[in-house]
Amino acid sequence: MREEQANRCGPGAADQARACTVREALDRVGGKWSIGILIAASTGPVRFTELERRVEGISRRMLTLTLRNLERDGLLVRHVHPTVPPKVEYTATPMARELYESLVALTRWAERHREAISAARTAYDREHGTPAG
Amino acid sequence: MREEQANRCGPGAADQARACTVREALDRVGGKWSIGILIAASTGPVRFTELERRVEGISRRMLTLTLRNLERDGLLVRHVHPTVPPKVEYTATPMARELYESLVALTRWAERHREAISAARTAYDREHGTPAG
DNA sequence: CAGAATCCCCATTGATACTG
DNA sequence: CAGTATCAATGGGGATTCTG
Repeated sequence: MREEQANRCGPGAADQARACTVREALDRVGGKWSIGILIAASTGPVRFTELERRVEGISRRMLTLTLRNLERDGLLVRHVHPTVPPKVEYTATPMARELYESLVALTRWAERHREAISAARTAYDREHGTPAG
Repeated sequence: MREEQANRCGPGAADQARACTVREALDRVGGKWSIGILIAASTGPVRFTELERRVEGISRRMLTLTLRNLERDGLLVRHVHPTVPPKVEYTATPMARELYESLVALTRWAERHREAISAARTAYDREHGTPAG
């Protein structure tokens, strides 16, 4: 997690340049937990512990790391309240909400083809060897 | 590369179920090379070696592996011509082309926010330590 | 030409313990 | 509460070699 190239897609065949642009976007939400966090924070400010509960299965460490990355990319804003005990809130930026909206088309695609893909896999695994033997 | 759950998103908070659906889609194109291959094969049948040239930087091994995954998911069709020397052609399925169209929104998002993200990173790295420092 | 088989590295993730 | 610090496991991906 720390893809340095922010926009270096460079030259090359036209379609591979497009591929690179797509990857640019995917690399920011490609992490295992990014989407879950983004969605949880898109409705309003969320606290660290609340995220820990809502994003099921995430470890404290990964929550911290993913949070930092999202913040670094400008997808999340971190607001620290100087109180004791500490209170930190994370909020999705407009850019992040736009991102999520762009993902809607992809979500629909997944829903439409869920079964087709599942079937394709079963068929494939029958012809070639199945994962377990 | 062999995510077994084809559609097991299970129950849980509503937004985390959505997060899971998004990940379902992302997991199929999340690989480093999937998109490049998909795009290269979306215009028409492509041969193995041609892909090797067009998808810049890919190794023979990763090409084979990614090809197999895409085929397994029903995104690519593999056609073997019984000639000598062998000739194998890969073609994107309609489902794959739909997928690529769904990615257009994401591509636009990436283009719109390229600079903003780059700036956010620079700012972040200035306040906190930079990667190399 | 189109792979399959091997070996190896390191980035991502996880588990656990400690702290301002 | 909201992290940081360490250690360990896993597997994605690269490089190379062999083959029908």
